[in-house]
Amino acid sequence: AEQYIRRSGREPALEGELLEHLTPGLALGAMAAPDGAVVSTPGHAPHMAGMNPMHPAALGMAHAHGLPAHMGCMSDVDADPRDLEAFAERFKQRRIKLGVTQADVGSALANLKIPGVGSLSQSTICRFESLTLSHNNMIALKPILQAWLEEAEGAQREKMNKPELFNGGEKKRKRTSIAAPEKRSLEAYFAVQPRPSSEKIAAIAEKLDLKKNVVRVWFCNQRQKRSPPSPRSWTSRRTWSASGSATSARSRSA
DNA sequence: GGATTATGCAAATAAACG
DNA sequence: CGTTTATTTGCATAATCC
Repeated sequence: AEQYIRRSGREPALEGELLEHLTPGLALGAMAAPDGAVVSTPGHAPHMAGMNPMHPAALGMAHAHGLPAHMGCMSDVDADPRDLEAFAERFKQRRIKLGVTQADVGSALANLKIPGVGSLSQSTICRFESLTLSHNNMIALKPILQAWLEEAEGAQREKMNKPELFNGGEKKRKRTSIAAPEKRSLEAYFAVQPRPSSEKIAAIAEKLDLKKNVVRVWFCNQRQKRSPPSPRSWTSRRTWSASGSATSARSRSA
């Protein structure tokens, strides 16, 4: 039973309870920008991690990054791409100043003991810094990383003390990797029957020595992968960084 | 040559649905 | 429960940085 901070949902499902919990972002004006920057963007209170009831609605797509021409009653969230961009940049900078790696940050998050927040991988931290996450994801992670940053800076100046309290936070999401041979088997099964029954799945799982759930999910993902691309999925993934703060210029091969 | 960081691919998860 | 759809991550590894 692990609950992560994420929140998705394909269908808005906006109904009655769309205007109910509009509590999160009140008061809490400024949290003292540690470094004197972060200008407090207009009303927005990063709902502490935990499970904030942010509406699955709208969030997804919509909101033109340029300017939310519509009312500003969407709970909290600054949501301004430029703010995020600035934060990410400063975050990296300060992280480095602290002499900490992305991987370190990732695992340190668990020590923060924020309910619902476990550690993250180096990948995710990297992506946050380079803004290669979805907008929503960025917004969700920001308060957490900010909390860590403040904690880390505080702890450092306070003492050179490094309490190795690496004890139990929540665990990181684990990812099992399915080896090539079993993958081939699975594909063979898939070819003959893309939607096996529970029992079939159990049998396959046993045969391949995999967990039943792993097999089930594999089939789900497989179906998803092969199903025709939904015409309506242009939700996120870096839709925003259109500006030119040339941060990275990839280039394959020489 | 090892440590860090960036990335492709795809598991795992969540919400709505049945 | 299990499905679909949309999305969030992590593993593995390539690319870079000392």
